[in-house]
Amino acid sequence: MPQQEHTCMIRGDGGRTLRAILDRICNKWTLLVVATLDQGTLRFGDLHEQVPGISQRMLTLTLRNLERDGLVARTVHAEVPPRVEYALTPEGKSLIPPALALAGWAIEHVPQIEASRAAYEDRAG
Amino acid sequence: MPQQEHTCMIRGDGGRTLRAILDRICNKWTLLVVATLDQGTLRFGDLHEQVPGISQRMLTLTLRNLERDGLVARTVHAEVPPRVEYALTPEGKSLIPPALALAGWAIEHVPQIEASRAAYEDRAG
DNA sequence: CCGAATCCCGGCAGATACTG
DNA sequence: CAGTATCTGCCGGGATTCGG
Repeated sequence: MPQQEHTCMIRGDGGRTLRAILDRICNKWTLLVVATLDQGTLRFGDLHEQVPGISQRMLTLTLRNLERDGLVARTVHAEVPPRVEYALTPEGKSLIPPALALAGWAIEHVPQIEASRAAYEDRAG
Repeated sequence: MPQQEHTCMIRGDGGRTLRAILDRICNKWTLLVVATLDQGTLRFGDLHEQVPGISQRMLTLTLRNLERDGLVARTVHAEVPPRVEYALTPEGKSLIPPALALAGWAIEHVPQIEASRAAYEDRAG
């Protein structure tokens, strides 16, 4: 069965479903945070260390959105000093395989894309 | 083998590879245009019709980027009126399967995500 | 028919400083 | 430790107009 018969999944509703997910996971940090949480439960500080370059602000916002969408569970422990733990929900875990598919494609094709882009820049300035 | 042993693909270089691809395909229109071109060669006007809501400007920019990255081939026919055709390169076609994986996930999980988000809005305002 | 050029706006994201 | 507050710049993207 030819591939294009499947792409109706993407184009289906004028791209609304695709857009809905893209809007959620295609920002700068979301996928990286999800992948990091695939290790298991982590504290805010751990995440801040393990996701290189993320600011406190963006980590907070990213986690809030993930929690809101039911992809990450947030647990506050009533202690001093405070301890807050984050973990993927089953829903969140289910995002990993398609993310890996994309990452696999990236690893395989990005070098050639970079080359193509470099060549284009040369021609056009 | 547990999943998290694979997520190093995503986290690998601090997310640089992932970011490289995300920066390219995760804008508002790219994936939609690629999916539309999976049908085969199309003219600018065809694309403009078949991708609902895209402006001429964004279609032009999206196609230029895809051409630059070697995912789409652009063919200009020396005629009047001018005719310009766009088609996926093999490189571009190879993006379809991972895109479908993501779309499949979206179709399966977006309803639940919407529900979770709606519930969250209710609680928090 | 196929674009390029210009103007404009909202929202993302960084830096920094402060709080329970 | 785990956030919030505020200020700021940047850029994606829409509308519109003009050119070959």
